[in-house]
Amino acid sequence: MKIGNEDRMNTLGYAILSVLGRKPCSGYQLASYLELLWPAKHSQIYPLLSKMEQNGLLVFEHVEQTGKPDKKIYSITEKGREALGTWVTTEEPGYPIIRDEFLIKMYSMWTTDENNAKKLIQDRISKLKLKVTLREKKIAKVENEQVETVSEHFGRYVLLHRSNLLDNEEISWCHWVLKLIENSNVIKLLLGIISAGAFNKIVQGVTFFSEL
Amino acid sequence: MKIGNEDRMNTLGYAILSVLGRKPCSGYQLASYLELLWPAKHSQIYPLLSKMEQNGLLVFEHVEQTGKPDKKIYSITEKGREALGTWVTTEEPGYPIIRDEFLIKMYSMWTTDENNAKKLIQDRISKLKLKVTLREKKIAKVENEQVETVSEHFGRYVLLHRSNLLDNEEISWCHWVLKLIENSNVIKLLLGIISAGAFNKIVQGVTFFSEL
DNA sequence: CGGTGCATGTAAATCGTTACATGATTCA
DNA sequence: TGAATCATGTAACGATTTACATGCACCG
Repeated sequence: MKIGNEDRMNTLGYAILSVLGRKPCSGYQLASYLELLWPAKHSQIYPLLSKMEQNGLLVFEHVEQTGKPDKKIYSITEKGREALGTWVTTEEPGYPIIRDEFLIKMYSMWTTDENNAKKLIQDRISKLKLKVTLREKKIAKVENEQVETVSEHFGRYVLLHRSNLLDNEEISWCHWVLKLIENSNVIKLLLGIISAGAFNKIVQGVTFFSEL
Repeated sequence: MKIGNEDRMNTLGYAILSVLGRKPCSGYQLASYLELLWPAKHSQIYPLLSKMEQNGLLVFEHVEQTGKPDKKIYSITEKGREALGTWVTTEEPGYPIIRDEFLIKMYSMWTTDENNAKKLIQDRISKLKLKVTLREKKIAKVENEQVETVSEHFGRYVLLHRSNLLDNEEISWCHWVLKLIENSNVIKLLLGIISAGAFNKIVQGVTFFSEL
């Protein structure tokens, strides 16, 4: 009958509770819903689901399917809802962690030539545009859905918007960097006819530090 | 005399090479520079530095200090520079990984009341504003520095800008969400005098889905 | 025929955090 | 006096990824 339990969960556990709080689903579906919140591989999700079920935070029912493999549909319990609620309101959210190899490559751009650098950025733009388009479809889907209550969809809706705003902003930034690179090229052409000191001044003042 | 070595490095290794490529520094300093690129604790950095040094990607020199503890200043070697260059140009950058507890809490906002939700968002805004201010100082510092060559500072400069653009965009998003919450409150006040069905329609149409 | 989606699991390896250790200096 | 900065390391634990395992259905 104890409510406060000794087996404290990791963040992934709360992410799972969040998704399951909106609607019951299988571990497989969970994996795709978690992408937006806390990305995880199925090898991490399945064992955790079992553990959480044993701790009474979740329950599941077997669903037999024809043609497709059987599945387990997990739902959140009252205990799970409580645990989630407490975590959301009491705990301070941890610092966001961003690990992006692209940033390292940007930082090290000077090791390569302009063409490589440009390609890197253009690829980034393509990928971002793709993600934005996919998300726009998801947003449209949420907007057209007949929702029972708004509150359950609010979080997802608002987060999809956030991602698209940020990705679009990054696309703008990419274009800005491309311009900087191109302009610095023009100036390098002058290098043959001007001094190195003057070159640095021009690059710093005009190309590098002024926002075009 | 082999160049292609069997001990391939992880991303942190390349992040270290990137920073060290710009200027030699100690493991301690490295930790703070890495925040922008690939955050890591010193307990991960120090052993990796040793390993990379043994593999000939780095060299270090002891620097004795008075008052402060002695330190090791690491520099990148030609081999290290090559390894970095190859990685930057050949390997496709891996997908960015973002883990942010705030997003989970946003998603689960419906488990709590408006005041908790608002507080969560306002705290986020404060933290973001603080980060932006700190970064602005760093940007100013780079801009005022007497740089030898632009290229070595280009990456850092451009990344600091990126972070601030994105954080500012997120601040705007936060305000947008706050407005949505406040407006939905106003509508809830009407709930006493209108039907539940009509309520849902209003919330969906006016507050939830229209971008104010 | 080959890839993708559906569906669930385990084992091994790697990556990353927290805790353990030490110690002088400076600022409030 | 207590916290923060400088400075480097190791050990234990927890989190995450990659690889191993299976199998049917559908599409091109």
